Amino acid sequence: MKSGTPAAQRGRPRAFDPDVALERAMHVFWAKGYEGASLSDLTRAMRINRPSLYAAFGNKEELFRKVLDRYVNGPLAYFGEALAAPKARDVIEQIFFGAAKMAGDPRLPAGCLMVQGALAVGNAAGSVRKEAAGRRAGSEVALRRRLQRAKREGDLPKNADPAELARYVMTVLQGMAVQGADGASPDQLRRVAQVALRAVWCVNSNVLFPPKASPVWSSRLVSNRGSPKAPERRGSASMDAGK
Amino acid sequence: MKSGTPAAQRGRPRAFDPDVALERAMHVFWAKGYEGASLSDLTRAMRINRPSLYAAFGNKEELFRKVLDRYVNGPLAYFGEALAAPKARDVIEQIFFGAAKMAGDPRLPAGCLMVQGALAVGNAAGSVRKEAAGRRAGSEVALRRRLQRAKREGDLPKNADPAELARYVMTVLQGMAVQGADGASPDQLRRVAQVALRAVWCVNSNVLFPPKASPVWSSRLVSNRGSPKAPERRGSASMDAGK
DNA sequence: TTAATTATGTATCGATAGGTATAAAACTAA
DNA sequence: TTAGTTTTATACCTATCGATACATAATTAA
Repeated sequence: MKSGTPAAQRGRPRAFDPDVALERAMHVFWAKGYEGASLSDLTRAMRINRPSLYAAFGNKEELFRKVLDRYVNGPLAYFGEALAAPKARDVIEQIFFGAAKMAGDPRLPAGCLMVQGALAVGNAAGSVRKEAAGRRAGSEVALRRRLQRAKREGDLPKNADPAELARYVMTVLQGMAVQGADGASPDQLRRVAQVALRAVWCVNSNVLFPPKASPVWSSRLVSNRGSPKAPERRGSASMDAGK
Repeated sequence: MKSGTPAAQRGRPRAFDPDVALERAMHVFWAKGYEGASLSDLTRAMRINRPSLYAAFGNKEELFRKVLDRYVNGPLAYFGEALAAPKARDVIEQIFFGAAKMAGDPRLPAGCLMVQGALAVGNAAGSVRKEAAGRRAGSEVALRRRLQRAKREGDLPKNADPAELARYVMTVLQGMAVQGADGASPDQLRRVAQVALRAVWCVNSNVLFPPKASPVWSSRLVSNRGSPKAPERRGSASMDAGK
């Protein structure tokens, strides 16, 4: 990345391959989450000692960020490739079935690093949680833009809502991540994907994109806490850092 | 639970309401996850000191289990109520929109405790992870049984697959939990739910439950690692407890 | 060779984790 | 009152957390 040839560095050469070490760190974070992965877990799996880790990767948080980079360019690469598919239908299919395929790779931990890596964490790891959340949001933005393009190209009907569709796809994808973490087989995930696809490409466009009318359930299920009382920010108990 | 009247206990009366304290603990675990919630976080929010916590709730893990109980009987009660709906359509609708409604309650933390409480954790918390995973699986079982009943009652078509449908619904629900944790509004979640419902009640039953034929994508997307090489258990790096 | 430089291994740092010992406080039973 | 019982509050325990100091090993430049 820096230059073509390593160009003969000066001091003692490192005895490990940073790429291999990063791959191993990815597996640990993936399986245990950011907080569940201790430095001892990491150095043991990476087969390096602590000072080498800090010299090569900064600290735990920076290591996690580098691992996230590696993750999106490695196991999650199918997502970017799916976006390059010519038709919206192929884009979404490839995303869903790509996720199912990844879940079938026995060399990889279960679930999705970007989902379970730092979904809910303590105060100290708040920035890490935001980093992962930001990347999840970024994936959704990329998909939404792709679907907006598809709409412009006539690939999606004029009354389609790319934002809504992208959010639905990401929701199913993240649900598949939870299912995968719980041990769902790739076959089960594929079947979930098949069902999920029916919502997107239901033959009847009138059913697919219904007029924005108030449905039946809106009255008895989504009733209270609708309009008055500006929703003051969530969370009541004192959970912030005390001192 | 023990008896109708407290019946005048003997020693010094406790100065806190265990129910209130448990509610506050739930909020902490919900927002930070099991590992991210420290005992200091918990006792500060519960407004009790450490020995009181241990005397009343056992230890951190038992407290978490009691919190999970409280969660399913409280914020997640809509799920059980949804299962009691007369028609399968209402069951699934109430589950989806109940989740969206919960996300709109500003008094509650974002997301779902059962999903983000202990999705991926370190070695020490493995049993807690399994506990949460078991409860997620239990919810799916309950829904599947409800849909199997619906099929017997003719409420679902004869070629419907309750297991597949239940898994799909749980997948979307868990995806909504991730979206909620990332700050999705109840309105956005409702729209996701609307889209998700189209997969279940697409007007055309032939589209809804297609014959088990090999679709187009099965060849080029779900190709390798299909039959040979028994999928030896996942995870390669040494991530177990060393000593 | 010698000096400069970089990585490695050990041993350790202060801070915090979950969990308790202990004694005073607040109650009931006698 | 007195004894017995349970909770509260403070202080502390050991283990582990993420992160480093330091000396040694291994390399390049001069």
